This record gives sequence, C-alpha cells and structure tokens, in this order.
Amino acid sequence: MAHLTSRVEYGIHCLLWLVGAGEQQPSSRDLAELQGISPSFLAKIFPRLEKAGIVAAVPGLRGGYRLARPAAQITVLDIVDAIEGDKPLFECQEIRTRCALFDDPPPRWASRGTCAIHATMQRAERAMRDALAAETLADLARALERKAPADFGASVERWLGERASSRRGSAR
Amino acid sequence: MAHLTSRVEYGIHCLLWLVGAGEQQPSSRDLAELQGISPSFLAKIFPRLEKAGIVAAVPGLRGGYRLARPAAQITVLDIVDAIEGDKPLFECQEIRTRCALFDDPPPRWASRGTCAIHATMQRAERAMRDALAAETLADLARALERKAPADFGASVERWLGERASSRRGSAR
DNA sequence: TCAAACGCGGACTAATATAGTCCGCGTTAT
DNA sequence: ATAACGCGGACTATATTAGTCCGCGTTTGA
Ligand code: FES
Ligand code: FES
Repeated sequence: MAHLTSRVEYGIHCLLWLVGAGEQQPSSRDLAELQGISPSFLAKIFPRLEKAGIVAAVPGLRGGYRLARPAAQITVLDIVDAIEGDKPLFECQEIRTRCALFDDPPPRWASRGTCAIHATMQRAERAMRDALAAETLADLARALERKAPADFGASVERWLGERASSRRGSAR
Repeated sequence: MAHLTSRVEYGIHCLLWLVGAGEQQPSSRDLAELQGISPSFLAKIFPRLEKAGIVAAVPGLRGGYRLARPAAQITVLDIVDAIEGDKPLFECQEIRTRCALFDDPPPRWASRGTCAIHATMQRAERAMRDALAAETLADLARALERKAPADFGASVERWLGERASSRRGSAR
C-alpha cells in the first residue's frame, strides 16, 4: 500500500472526465462505470471532493457532479489533500526523549524544537507537496487530450449524454 | 501509519549514536536500551542496514555494529531505501485502460507511455527523494550536537563502554 | 571446553489502514 | 409514488506495521 492511495488515482481520473464533460453533470455511478471501477467505492470519494470545494454536487434525480471552479485553479495537491486528509509522510515518535541516561522527566534541551531527523523529513514532505501543487487539473487534461484521437472527447460526451437521458427511459 | 515508518526513525537515531561512538561497536541491544526501544524490533532493522553496506557487523561475543563508511558519505535517502526497500509513493492501477468505450483489448494509444497523473506523482516522489539525498548523517550529527550540553557525547560513550565491559562481568 | 552473548533469519501475533460492500436517510424530477 | 441521486454509517476482507519469540552458527572469556 502506497502513501498516495488508489482513491487518489480514481478521484483525479474522474475529475479529468468532468473537465471534458461540457454542460453535463455525470453521477458518480456514471463515472464509475465509464472507467470500470467500483461505484460504491467511488461514492465514498466524491463527498470529500465536494466538502473541499473542488466539485459541486447536484442532489436528486438527474443530479450529479460538476467542477466547482475552473480546472486551471485546481492543483493536484488540492485533490490529494481533499481525498487523503492531512496524512503526514512521517510520524515522529519523539524517541529522542527516551534516552537511558535521562532522568524522569527528561531534560528540557532534549525535546526543544523539532528533532533534526524530523525536520529533514518535513523538508522532504514539503518538496513533495510543492511538486504536487505545481500542476493543475488543466495541465493534466491537456496532456491526456494530446494522446487520445481527436474524436474521443466527443464520443465520451455522447456516452455520458445517452446515460443521462436513459435514466428517465429505464424508469419506464 | 505513515509512508516513512518508525523503523526509519529508530534506524537513523541509532546510526547517529554510532557516529559519536568512537572506537566502540555497540550491539543492537545496547542501542535499543540506550534509547528505550524494543531490542527485538531493532534487531530486525540492523541486518537491512548491513546488507545495504551502511554498517558493518562484527559477529560473536563482544560483537556489534560500526559505520561501514564515513558519516558524510551516508545520505538519509540511503538509509530510508535500506530500511524501507523500494516502496513507491504511488502505485498506478492503470485504470486508464478500463474505459467502458474501449473494446477488449483496449487501443494501444490508451496505455502508451506513462499516464500523466502517474508522471506527476513520480515527479513528486523524485522531489522527495532529492530532498532526502541532500542531507547526510554527518549533517544530522552536527545539528544534534549543537543542541546537547558539551559533555553529553562523552557521557554516552562512557555508558556504552561500561555496558561493553559488563558483558564479561555478568557472565561470571 | 563450554556457556554466554553476538548477528541472522523465520514464524508468529496484535493493531491499524486500505479497498470495497451494503443499507438507510432525505432530496428531486417525472 | 417512484426511481435515481448524494450522503453517511456500519460492516468485511486483506495487507502492512510494530513487535515477540525461537533456533542456528559464530566468537570468546572463564
Ligand atoms: S525524535 Fe522523532 S525523529 Fe528524532
Ligand atoms: S492510469 Fe494510473 S494514474 Fe492514470
């Protein structure tokens, strides 16, 4: 299990479909079936994106999700934080205070400030977060669009549209 | 549970004691009791550092560990990789190939190269690793030494020396 | 010579996190 | 009224982490 979990992969891929979805507001089930992933699992990811203000939810029949702001104003870090919460790269156990030579309580100098090791880990985490903050959803969408055939985006939009109208139809 | 686990914290703190241990070669049990952590657990960490060529092991009674090369030539990244193995920050599930619009097998363009999302995560991981590689054990040792009282290093060395000689004594 | 302490490795356990399912609630369009 | 929607909580299975325990072969001081 990695630090950036599959929830993040699912979440970002979904958001990329929303970038190209035009005026539609696909449901989380639509997005799950479009990508062949578990609808129930995806349904646990989207409320987090909504609470973080990345997507806006439309309740009720014909409801779904749309981006809450332009893709160029959503960084990858925003998404990761929304989905993963504030999960540190390293959790210091403060073992520096447990030296056998210390009395109880340990001397003040032993726990003053941040441990040098901990500080190094925090710098590494910051470097990682900076790299994630440097890229936006719009950047990713451009990169993916360059790869797909010219008519692919339109095909997906059509597929989503058909699903949206079939909601009424299947209700007979 | 964080990506950089407590094994790393234990390992690096131990190595820092080795930097200041002079000519001694403390055992993993010595180092565990010096820091109030589990001897059995620490005994599972050191073989990894040894196989990575960071420490050298001396077997037999009176055996123990010493640094295999100067502290200035051991980066924090070396230690993390030795202890954690090659654990990626992000594991791509290749969901891009599972689009419902694809036939089976999916078109070649869908899986060509690295997914843009995956590439972003790899850049973030690289930034993290670069930050860890920028700091050596010697840097950390200097930072810690500045904090402790002037005679603390000598006290620890004495404590380790007493333990080393009591090994024979306790055998009666 | 022989026991004690060492490093090493494997089997084991407990607690936690991830991935995923299932169900019920209130809302909304047909 | 009903069916699909978002939301939330309870639940399960599996993997990882943290930690224990035991046995093997080596070294060395009594
Ligand atoms: S005490 Fe936690 S990293 Fe040093
Ligand atoms: S397919 Fe794995 S990140 Fe895009």
